[in-house]
Amino acid sequence: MAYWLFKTEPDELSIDDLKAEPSRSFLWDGVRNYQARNFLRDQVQLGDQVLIYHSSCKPPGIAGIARVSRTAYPDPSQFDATSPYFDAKSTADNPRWVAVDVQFEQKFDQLLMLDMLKKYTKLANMPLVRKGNRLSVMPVTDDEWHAILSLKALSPQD
DNA sequence: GCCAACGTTGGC
DNA sequence: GCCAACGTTGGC
Repeated sequence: MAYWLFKTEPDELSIDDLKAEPSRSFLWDGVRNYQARNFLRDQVQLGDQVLIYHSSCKPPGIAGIARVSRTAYPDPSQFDATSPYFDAKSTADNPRWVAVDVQFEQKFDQLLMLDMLKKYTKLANMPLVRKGNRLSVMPVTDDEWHAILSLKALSPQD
């Protein structure tokens, strides 16, 4: 079992969307970066836990946890000419991009904000906190995972 | 809205 | 196979 962090723009899919339908498997599509694709295709396993990171919003941060409910399969959006994720160079015989499914597990009481995560030395090696990094699917080490969960416990409740 | 950083593309 | 140009990401 492994740990991951997936980025999402909450306008498109947020932790609240997952929470609203906790028994539903949500298609995690639109990954169009080869390094991220390779993680999805080759390493993400059923039952893996995923930190759900909200990006391009204010403030950005980790909003909760999901679980992988289906491993990699061809991302349908690559074949959909009306989708922003359409890829004319991808074929059904040899699909270029993959998706997985995720299911809600937990919403954090408080968003773990990026500016706080950046101050935490145990997380300094995460691509997430490194300037200019755009990786949208990244592995999370056991140490990082536990550090993040301990931050969650420390964050003020309301 | 700006723009730095990065990944991808394509000419050569 | 290099690398300049371009498009995108994503924090600010």
